Amino acid sequence: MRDAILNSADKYNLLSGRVPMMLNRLLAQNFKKRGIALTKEQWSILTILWKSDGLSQQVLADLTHRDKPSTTRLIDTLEKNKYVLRKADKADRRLNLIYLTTKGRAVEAQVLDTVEETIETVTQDLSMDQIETIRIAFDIIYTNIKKVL
Amino acid sequence: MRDAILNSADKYNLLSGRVPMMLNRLLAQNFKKRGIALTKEQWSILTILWKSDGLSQQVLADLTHRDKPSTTRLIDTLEKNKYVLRKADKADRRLNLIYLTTKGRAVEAQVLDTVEETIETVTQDLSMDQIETIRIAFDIIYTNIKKVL
DNA sequence: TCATAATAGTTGCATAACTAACTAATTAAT
DNA sequence: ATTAATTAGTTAGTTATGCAACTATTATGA
Repeated sequence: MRDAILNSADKYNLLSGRVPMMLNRLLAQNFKKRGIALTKEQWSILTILWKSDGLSQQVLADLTHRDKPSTTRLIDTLEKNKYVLRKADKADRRLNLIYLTTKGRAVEAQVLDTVEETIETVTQDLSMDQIETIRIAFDIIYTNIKKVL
Repeated sequence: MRDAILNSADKYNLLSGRVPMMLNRLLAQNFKKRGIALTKEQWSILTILWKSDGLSQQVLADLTHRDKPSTTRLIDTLEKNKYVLRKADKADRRLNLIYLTTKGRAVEAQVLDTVEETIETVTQDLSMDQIETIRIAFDIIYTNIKKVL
C-alpha cells in the first residue's frame, strides 16, 4: 500500500498545488525584476516557437497541454503585446500559423537567463540524485494522468 | 553545476506547471465523476476547516498560501454554495470567522475517498522511495521559495 | 457530387490567481 | 486621549483555466 508513507498532509501538499502556485509566483517575480512582461503561460508558448516558428494554434495547444480556447486567448494576448502574429495558412484556411515578431525573438535570451536563475533558486539544497528522481517521477506521473484523462 | 542534469526541456517541464495543470484536471474530473461540486481550491479551504472550524479568512489565507482577495472570493463561492458561512467575531469585529455548514461537513468522507483515488492513480508505477523523495524535495523547494518570496 | 463528419478556431460562462487601491476596526504612540 | 499605524476584509482590473456551444473550412463517403 503506497499510501502508507503519505499522510493526509502529504497528500494535500501533493495535490493542492501549493508548490506550483509558489513556483509561479517566484517566476513572475523574477520576470518582473528583469523587466520581462510575460507570464509563465505566455513563456510556455514562446518556448515552443523559439524552437519551431509558424505552428498552428492547435499544435501549440497540444504541445503545451492546453485546450483550444485557452490557447486562443493566450495568443490573443501575445499578439496584442506584439510578441507574435497570426497568419492564415494559404493551403488550409482553417489554420492560423503563429509567427514570432522581432520583439518575440528578442526576449529569448533574457527569459532563458531568468529561467536558469529560478531553477537555481528552487533546486538549492537538492542533490543531483533528488533532482533526477523528480524528473523521472514527473514523467511517470504525467504518463499516469495521460492514461486516464 | 546542478543544471548539468537538467536540459532545457526538463527545466520547461519543471517550471511550466504542466504536471500540476494536468493533476488539477484529473482531480476535477474525479470530483465531477463522483458528483462532488468542488474545485481543488475550494477543497484546500475545506481541508483546513475539517480539522479546525471557525478560523478567520486571514488565517485561512496564510494556511493555504493565498493572498486575501483570492481567499475572500473562494469563501464567497463556498458560502454561495452553502458549504460554509461567515460569522463576525464578537471580540474583534474586523474578523470573519468561517464555519462549516452541515453540507460542508457532509462532503468530507467522499472528498477524502476521491483524493485517495487520485493519489493512487498518479503515483502508480512509482516506488515508495521515489514518492518519499518527491515528498522531501517538495518541502525543500517550498522552503527555498519561501526564503526569496 | 452532395450531404455528413471532422478539424481549427472563437465566444460565452464560471472559477481562480495576483496587484493595487480602498473601507472599517483595532492597536500603538505621542 | 487623540492621531497615526496596523490589520482584516472587499472591490476593481488583468490574466489564465476549463467546458460547452458555435462558425468556417476541409475531408469523407454513399
